[in-house]
Parts: sequence; structure tokens; C-alpha cells
Amino acid sequence: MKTVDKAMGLLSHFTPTQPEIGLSELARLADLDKATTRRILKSLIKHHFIEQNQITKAYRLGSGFLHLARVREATTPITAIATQTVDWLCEITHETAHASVAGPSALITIAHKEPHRGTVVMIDPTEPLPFHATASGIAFLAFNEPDLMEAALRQQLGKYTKFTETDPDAIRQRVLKAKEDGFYLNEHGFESDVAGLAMPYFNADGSAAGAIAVAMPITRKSDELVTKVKRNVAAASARITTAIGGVLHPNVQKLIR
Amino acid sequence: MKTVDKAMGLLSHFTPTQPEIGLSELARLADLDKATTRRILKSLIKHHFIEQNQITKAYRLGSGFLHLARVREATTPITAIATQTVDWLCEITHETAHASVAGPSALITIAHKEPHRGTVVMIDPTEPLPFHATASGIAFLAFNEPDLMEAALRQQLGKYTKFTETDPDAIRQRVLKAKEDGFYLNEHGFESDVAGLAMPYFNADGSAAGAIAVAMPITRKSDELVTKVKRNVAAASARITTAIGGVLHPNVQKLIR
DNA sequence: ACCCATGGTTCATTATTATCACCATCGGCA
DNA sequence: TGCCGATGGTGATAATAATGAACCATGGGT
Repeated sequence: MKTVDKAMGLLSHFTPTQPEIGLSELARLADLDKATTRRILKSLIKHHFIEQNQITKAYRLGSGFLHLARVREATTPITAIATQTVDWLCEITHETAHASVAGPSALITIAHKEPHRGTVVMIDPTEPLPFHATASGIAFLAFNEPDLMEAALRQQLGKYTKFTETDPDAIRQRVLKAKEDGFYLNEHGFESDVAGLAMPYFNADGSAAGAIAVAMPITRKSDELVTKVKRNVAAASARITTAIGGVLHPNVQKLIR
Repeated sequence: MKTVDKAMGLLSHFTPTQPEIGLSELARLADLDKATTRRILKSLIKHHFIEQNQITKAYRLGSGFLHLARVREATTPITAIATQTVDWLCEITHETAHASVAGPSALITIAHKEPHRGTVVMIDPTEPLPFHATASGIAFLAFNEPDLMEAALRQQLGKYTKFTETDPDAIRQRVLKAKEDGFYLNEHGFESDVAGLAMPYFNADGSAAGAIAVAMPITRKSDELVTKVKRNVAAASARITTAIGGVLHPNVQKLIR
């Protein structure tokens, strides 16, 4: 269904940093003809998924998403559960916690919480988490179809710090390790001086639906802290997984102790 | 763009009361062929807008909406503003207040608040507000293209109470009155023994983006209360309108006094 | 053991969509 | 002033994509 793909592709170009896009620019971004872009936009407008700024003529996301997000949340209350769980995880570990779901080409943060103390890792909830450079991403890929990983590796693998791993084979190794261990510990991969420990949470079919993680300043990392965080993240994963009717993978289950 | 219309049409069949739908049933609801439905669903799944329950094989809304709703809200924070304003409106009028945005075939509640007192009107936030039977709906139609009203009147006009007006011409009269007055007062239209007073809030192009309303038990309705509510709802409309960068219609403006 | 529903797929037929060229308008700029 | 290169937007034909009847396989109900 190429037409549908194109329509969805258009939507993915709207971001918090670029919420309004003109016709020509959007056509350029999506690599479509202007006329095609316009016709798709007209359809999306009809269904309230796109709105047009009548003054600047630029297009932006519409209210339809508010509605469908509410419907989705009314039945699969991921955000609600994730918010609760992240709060709990932050409180018990005294470190920054965050949860994410699978987005089109990265993980999207759906809940985050920073503890009240001196040095903490700050999360920008609007920033997508690249699969290859974050603990969450690796943990997520580890418990999904290999196709998804390969698709992720075919993308441009951004180098966010000088330690970011961008070699596909090395990343495959990390994913393999995460699959065995049930978690992944990433250091300096996305932000300097930060260590992230992540695990997936699961769908009913056993695949990963998203990830939950704790991010700590690398200076505070110790065996004791990692052990504690690991156990609590596992408990958090179990909590979210059961809340959405998923089945926990044994490799994560065993970490709860 | 018929293909896009079909895809969007599919999405509108998912509701809080029927969050998971099987292939055959969805095809029947949307009046499409099974094969077509399946192909569209596959595309939507690829973009995370639909998920499939691997056990029951039924389809449900995906996490993509969570993401895009966040993007939309990050730039046009309607829900946040509406929540604040509704809280304020409820507190100052001591009656139930609620705000809604345009949905595919009705208004969708995005915020609501009931006061702490004996008899109050309860709002089910998941229930769509039909255009023809609610004060919000009439007020919304009054400040939009006539095409939209005609489309709304072509739908099945449900009779929710024995007082619900279902005659298209009578409804057109009500909309006309609302346009002149800047508000609409509806009694017993959607729920028995309830009076609703609603006004639209506006987009930058001057069209209605949604509605804000106060619902009170009919027994409490008095000229004084209506006058007070009218002024405060107008103020609330102004607040939301300016917050989203819209332009207030003079007929609503004049009600603030 | 049968029936009828479901989910899912295939391929010849058919309808939809892409493309390019075009127009009108706007804001800079000399 | 007039020109340039953007922009948003549109229409007719060529090229492509979507359709749907018929077809499995499966599973629950009588």
C-alpha cells in the first residue's frame, strides 16, 4: 500500500523542533512531488490529522492524534503505567528513570523522572532515542525480530559522543549480549559521562514493546549500584509488562531474584 | 486520495468500547473488502499506528499516536490549556465544565472537571459529543463552514432523550441562533435534566477549533446562573483561543463584558 | 461430521495516482 | 520600477497501484 506509506511518511517529518512545514519543504523532505504531497495533505486534513495555518499556509499535526491517543490510552494505558513505574523506579534507585516505546526509527520517551539531588542525568522527553546508541535501543532490538535490527542498522548511525559505537557488527554483538543477559549497560553511548541500564518490556506475543531504563552519572557507577539498579529495572519491566498483558521473557524474569 | 481516506476511515472505528477489532468485522464496519482492509492494516502496522494481538489476531491502535499526540501537544498545547481553563471554569461557576475538539464525526472531550457538591453533572470523557444534540456541538457548527454542518446533518441523528431535536431544519435554526448569540444553551438534548451552555474557541483563521461548556442540573438553572456562566465561559473561550493563537469572534468577545 | 465463521492470500482486472507543465503571488534586490 | 527565484496551488494524461472474487486453512458450535 504505497499510498498509505507515503501519507504516514509525511507525518513523521513533524517534530517538536519543526512543528509547521510548508508544502514545498515537506515535499522535499518526503521526496515526493508537490502535487502528490498536497493531495495527501488534503485527505489528512479532512480527517483532522493535519491542520493548515491559514496565514503562513504551513501544515501542522491535527487534533485527530489527541483523540486516538486517548482511545489507545483508555485501553492500553501504557503512559499511565509507565509514569507510575518510572516514578517508583526513580525513587527507589535515586537515579533518573525513563520509559520509551517503539517509534518509526527510534524509541520515543513516554515517561521520565529525575531524582532530587545534586548531579542527575537530565532527559529531553522530545528527543528520540536512537537504537544503536542507547541502552534502551539495544535492549529493545535484542527482543525483537532480527529484521527490525537490520533495518535499524541500515539507517545512518549517528555518532553522538566520541565513544558511540557505529560499527554494525559490533552493535550486533551488543544486541546478542543483551539477549543473553536480559539487559544492556551502555556507557557514553548517547551522552558523555552517562551510563544507562535498560531492559525491554513485552507484548503478549513476547516481543519487546519498548524499554525502561535508569541513567546515572558514570562517576557514580559501582558494582553495588548496578546490581541494585538491575534488580529494580527488572521489577519495573515486569510491572509494565503484566499491566499491558504481555509475557515477560525468562532472561528478564531471572534478574528480579 | 481515496486510499488515504480508506486508511483513515479504518482508524475511526476503534473506540474505547471496541478497542480491538478482527479483520472481517473491521472490513464490514468500514465497508471495504477483506483483502483491501488487510493490506491497509499491514501498512499501518509498519508505521506503528496499528498493532495486532498475536493471540486473538485482532487489531488495535498502535503507539504511533502516543508519539504524534506528544509532538502536537508540545507545539499546540491544547490539552494543557484546556485542562487549566476547565478547572478554573468549574471552580468559579461551581458547575461541571468540559472542553472538546473536533473529531471525525463528533466532538471529543479533552478535559473535564466536576465540582465538589451534592448534585453535579457527570461527564464520560470517552463518549463523543454528537453535533446535533449538544450545546457544544451546535456552538461548534455555528462557527464553521456550512459544509461541515450539512455533513453533520446527513449523519444518523440519534435521539438521546425524548427532547433531543432530530429535525435538520430545526437544528439549522439553532445553529443560526448560536451564530448570532455567540453561545448556545441546550436543555435535555443529550442527557435528561441537564442544561449545557457552550461556546466555541477559535483557530487563527477564525473558524471554531472546538468548544468549551458548562453543564448544570436543569433544576439549578436560573437567569442569574446563566448570566454568570455565560460570562465565564466567554472568558474561558478567550483564554483558550489566545493560548492557541486563534482569533476570538466578536460575538463571543462581546459576552465577556 | 458437518457447517459457517474466521484470518489470510493470489492474480487478472480495473481504477487510482504520479508527473510535469503550468499559473498566481510574494519578498527581496538592484 | 522590473526582474529573479522562491513559494502555494492546480489540471490533464501517462504510468502505476489498488481492487475483489475466488481460493485455502483453521477452529469453534451444533
